Amino acid sequence: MLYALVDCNNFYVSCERVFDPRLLGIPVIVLSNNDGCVVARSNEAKRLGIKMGIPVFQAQRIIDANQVRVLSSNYALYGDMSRRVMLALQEFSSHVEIYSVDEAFLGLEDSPRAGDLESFGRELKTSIYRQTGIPVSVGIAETKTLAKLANYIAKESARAGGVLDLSNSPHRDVALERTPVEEVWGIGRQSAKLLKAHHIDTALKFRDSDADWVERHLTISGRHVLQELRGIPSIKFLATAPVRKSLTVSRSFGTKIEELEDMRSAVGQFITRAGEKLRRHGLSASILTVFVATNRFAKETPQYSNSVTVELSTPTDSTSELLKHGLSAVESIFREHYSYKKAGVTLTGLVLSAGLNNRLFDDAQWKRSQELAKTVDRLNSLFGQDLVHFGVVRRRKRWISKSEQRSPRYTTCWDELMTVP
DNA sequence: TCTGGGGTCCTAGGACCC
DNA sequence: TCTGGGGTCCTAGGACCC
Repeated sequence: MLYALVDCNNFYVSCERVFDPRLLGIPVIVLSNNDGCVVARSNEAKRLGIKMGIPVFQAQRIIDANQVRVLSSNYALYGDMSRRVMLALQEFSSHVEIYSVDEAFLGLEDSPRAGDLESFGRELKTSIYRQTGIPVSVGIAETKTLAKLANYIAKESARAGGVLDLSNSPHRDVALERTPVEEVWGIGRQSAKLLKAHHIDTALKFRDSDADWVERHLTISGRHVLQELRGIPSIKFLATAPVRKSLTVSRSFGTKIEELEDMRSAVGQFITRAGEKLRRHGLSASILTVFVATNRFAKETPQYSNSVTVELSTPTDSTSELLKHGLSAVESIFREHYSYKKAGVTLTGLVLSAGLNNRLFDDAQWKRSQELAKTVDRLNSLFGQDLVHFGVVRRRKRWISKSEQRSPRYTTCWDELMTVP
């Protein structure tokens, strides 16, 4: 089995460019929720030295001096473009692991093109671009970690031109040598720091380190990374998505929350979103956690954060049941005289709803509430989020996240379709 | 002034049991 | 005063990923 890692280039920026070609060739960045941090950069923005993940105010000087275009994130658009890319990838392999919104591993076991992987990669790149407008890079190798590394070089090297096949390649050691150890998939800041302290600063030196030493210092995960660099598959390929284990909806607030009623409204909103996600995935939750927090960066103001976990008597996907428990949970941890900056809801103990046939006590009511939810979901997806909602979320949303430069939801919202003047 | 959101896995240590 | 040994399960926190 060989693996191809297909990664969309500067994904969020590329999505924006599909619908606004004026953004081509100029520095563009996309901000996180609440317009907080830089989460995507065009190559031009990268070259200006704008770092990934920094709060935008730290880059303000560069932005002003170079007329960098700054956009709020538009997750409805990116999610839909992602779906299109993943669909187009199915043509190239029947084994696709969707790894993230902008990345997928392809298993090439029975690829008819196994003899000529580089042209396979180029064809794929061309086809995805033609079908979706999104530029991708392709890395091919014997393990997922090596495919990731091939992809890293494919992006970085002008000669590779976005596609690199490292399988059976005489250039493999050279590729490993020119890859800094912190760029290896699975080696983060802490591990890189430790490795560098032992003079292991490239992927090649890491690959040739002692496996037992690595396991002692970086746990079993580090050993797996090492083996993968040696060409021994040690990280599972998941062609069918496993049932997820948790689901979170949380937000930072655009303005601080100080009243319980506003917090109930916000958490009610998060629970509503979480319930929709549950039903969309055909899941039910048996454990619900609510958390609240003040602004951890504002060290001079009083700090408070807390969470509470509720075990539900039976798994549910009903928004009203989740609300009942979630709202009393938030009341139990809410303290007066703090300025809250963030809150959220996490659902765990997830099971497939299809496996839950009957309830012992309130079966009839449960089935009615499921019908209701189905209808509400349908109405909201047709006519807009929260057309139909529970009263608790209605309070004026003073806390709503900032999103001042969001592009239209061209592909998912009737009111925001692209128009040609 | 301004600092995202959503996941997974691993380990150590405590609780508990026999 | 002396204070076993071994197993399982759970959880919090850390590290990593995008």
